[in-house]
Order: sequence, then structure tokens, then C-alpha cells
Amino acid sequence: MSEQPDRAVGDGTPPRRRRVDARQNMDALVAAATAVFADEGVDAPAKQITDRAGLGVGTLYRHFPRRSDLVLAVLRHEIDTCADAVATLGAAHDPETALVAWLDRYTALLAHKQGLAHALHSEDPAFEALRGHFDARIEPALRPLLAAAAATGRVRDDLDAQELLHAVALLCLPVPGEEPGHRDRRLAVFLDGLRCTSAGEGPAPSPPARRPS
Amino acid sequence: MSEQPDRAVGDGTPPRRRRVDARQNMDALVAAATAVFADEGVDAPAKQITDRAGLGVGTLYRHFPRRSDLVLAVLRHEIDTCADAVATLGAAHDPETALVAWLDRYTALLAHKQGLAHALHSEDPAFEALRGHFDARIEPALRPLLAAAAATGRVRDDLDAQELLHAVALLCLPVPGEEPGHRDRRLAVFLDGLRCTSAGEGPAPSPPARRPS
DNA sequence: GTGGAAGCGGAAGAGCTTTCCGTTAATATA
DNA sequence: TATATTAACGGAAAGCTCTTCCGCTTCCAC
Repeated sequence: MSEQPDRAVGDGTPPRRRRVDARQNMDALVAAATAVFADEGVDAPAKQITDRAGLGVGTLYRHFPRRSDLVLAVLRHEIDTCADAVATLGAAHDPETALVAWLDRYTALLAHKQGLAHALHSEDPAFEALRGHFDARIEPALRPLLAAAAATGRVRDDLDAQELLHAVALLCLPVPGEEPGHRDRRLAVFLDGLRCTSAGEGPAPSPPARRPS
Repeated sequence: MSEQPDRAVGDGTPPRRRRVDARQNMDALVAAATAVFADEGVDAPAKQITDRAGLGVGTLYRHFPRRSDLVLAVLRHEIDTCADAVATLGAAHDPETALVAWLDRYTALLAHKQGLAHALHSEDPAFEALRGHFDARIEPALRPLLAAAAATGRVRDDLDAQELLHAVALLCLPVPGEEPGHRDRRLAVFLDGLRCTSAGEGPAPSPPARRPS
């Protein structure tokens, strides 16, 4: 939640401030990356970012050794804001309404930040830190809201917060040639599935899940 | 559905047979690719495939200029078999049961062939041919079955075959650290959403879809 | 057989990520 | 202010990939 500290913390390391030019360069890189990611997605070449920031590649890698460190720096604030929205919505609406409204907020984040949904599902270990922060902030925020909604009996309770987040994120992935409305429609179908089960305790009435091969 | 012809077809091109060594090499490449894809997914380096086949990279690119040409050669038979299963299931069951059973078959294909689901959603133009064949074979097969199921009134009719295929394929994508059962559970939720709407004509009762930004 | 085209192999070129280290310049200290 | 220290910079270079290209080889029709 906090930015990287400007001082080394903990055990007796000498208290040396981070150089201010270093801090400025980091900020310039984040600003450049924000612009480039918006134009070309999170897979844009590193060179493009460093050129835009007027810095060398070495500097980029010094501050952001893995790609997700940079993506995370760009998105940290928005991810946190999305997580914090759970509390606001939960206070203003009944649990079911709040859940749906928050999921709407969540899909907006995924849809608006081109490449975020994709990065979250990348097998590439370079994106681990991003997934880590995402899970650490979003999942704990959603959990109580989902539990409250399930307690009303109008939302199924056999899916945990993690699964719900993953499912929705998958459905937000862009499909190459598709029309714009499709994403919303498949999300609507999924949400209906999330609600229509009236069973309070037992397993969902859908066909038994197949064992994965 | 058919393999590439051994003779040039159509307009007056001279009728020259494909050389038999070329044919053998193509087969060797497909066999090698099948093995490598199974081990490492469809993104495995080309070198690995040619080494396994004992051929040069030039030969690979001569026969399969784009990656999806190779993926397609590896999977063509299984995709076609899956498409053909629609007719069999449709003849043996009522439409709703047949639809669910076929979707089960479809998810098995996506889950079993590591990387297929991912390749289908890749932005990379190198996978266009694969998507093309997929859409050309699978979508027309599913369409009448979905229409029949919708006609029973027990399956919603506001989603076309293409959208259904895409949605299910997205939900089949692997999520990096997740437990095996999750995929089946989110599919089950989606299927419930596909069924629970009793409205015959009107739009689904879920909240209005937001415009994508 | 033999001529010519189809096909082969791997070198070469281009693009990318990531590392490394000589140089530059910010900061602490006097 | 002057100087020593060292964090931080920049870009060359290494390493990986995909893709193209072209001289050489092999097959096939005649």
C-alpha cells in the first residue's frame, strides 16, 4: 500500500537517503510506462519506455528488475482504490446489490487497463509480483462482501472470493475479433449463474464437475 | 476437414506431385510438434521441434509459415472430431442434455490440449489460421444445437453460438496457481446462468450491461 | 541417364530482454 | 566551498528468439 521507503529500514544499515535524481527518474519511468502501456498494452518493448523517459535501459532494470514491478507501480493506486471501494459500497447498499456493483467496478478496472487482465493470467513468472499484490489487496476486500451476500441466500455460497475474482477476470479478457458488447453479455450470464441457485447449503444443482485430466 | 492435397488443384497449373520426401518431412514435423507441444505448450521454440524431427528450421518454415499452421496440423483431427460430436449427441439426447454434454466434450478438448485455449485468445496474428479453422468448424456445428436447446425454453436465447464458445473457452484458461477443481466450478456457474433464465423472449433480467469504455 | 524444379539446411538479420561495468554526478563531510 | 565516497546512470554486449534468404542437394518426369 505504501510506496518504497526513501530510507533503508530495519537492521543497522547506514541511514543513507535515496538520491533525489534516482527518485525523479523512477517517477519519470512510471509516467512513461503509464503512457506507453495505455497505447500499446503491457507487452510494449522496454526501449519504448526508456526512450520516452529519456533514460537508459540500465536505469529501467535497476529500478524495476521484473516487468511486473513496473506494471505494479503503474497500477498500484488503481488496484488499491478498487479494493477500497468494497467498503464504500458495502456501507451504502444491501450485500447483493453491493456485490454486483463492486463486480461492475472490478470489471471496469480490468477492461479499462488494457493488458491487466492478460498480465494477471500470464504464465510468465515476470508477472508474479503483480498477481501477488492483486491477490493480497483485492481478495481480502471482497471476501466479507461475498460472505454477506451469500448469507442472504440469494447468492450461491459454493464459490470463494478467489474463484469469483478469477472467473470474472477471465471473462473480461479480450477476444480478438469480437464485438464490444459480448464481454458484458457473458458477464451477465455468469452473474445470473451466481444468483439463480436457491439452495442454501447443498452443492449446486448443475451436473457434477468432471475431474480435470 | 481434408489434409492438404498432394496435387495442386483448380486452374491450369501443371499437375506436379508433391515430392515424397517433403511429405515425410511434414509428417515428421507434425509428429515432433505434437510431442513438444504436449511437453511445453504451443509456445515452445521452433528449434526444439526441428531438432526433434532432425530437420532444419528452413524446412519448418517452408511447410508451416505461421505457427498456427503447425498447431492446426497437430489439432485439426481433434477439432473436427469435436465438431462432429454435435451430431451424434444431438441424435441421442434431448437438446438441453445434448448441449450440456457437448460443452463438456468441448471443455475437455480445451483442457486436454495444453495451450489451445491460450492460442485461441492470443492477439498474435500468427494464430489467425487456427482461430479461423476453429470458428469454421465448431461454430456452425454448435449453432443448430444451441437453437434447439433455446427453443425448449430452458436455455436462454440471447447468446449466440460464437459468444457461448468464447465464454466457455475463456473460462477454460488455466489460472497460474489455482487448484484443479476451480475450472469446473466456474464453468458450472456459467452453465447455471445459461439455463436459469425462464424468459422466453425478453432480455435477461440481469442489470443492464455497461458500455465498454 | 539427365535436366530442371522442389526442397533442404543453416547462416544471417532483426528484435527483444537482461546483464555488466566504466563513467558521471549527488551527497556527506570537513 | 572543496573533496571523497559511492549510488546511480547509460548503453554496449550477450543471449535468446523468430523469420528470411540463398547456395546446394535430391527427387522425379521424361
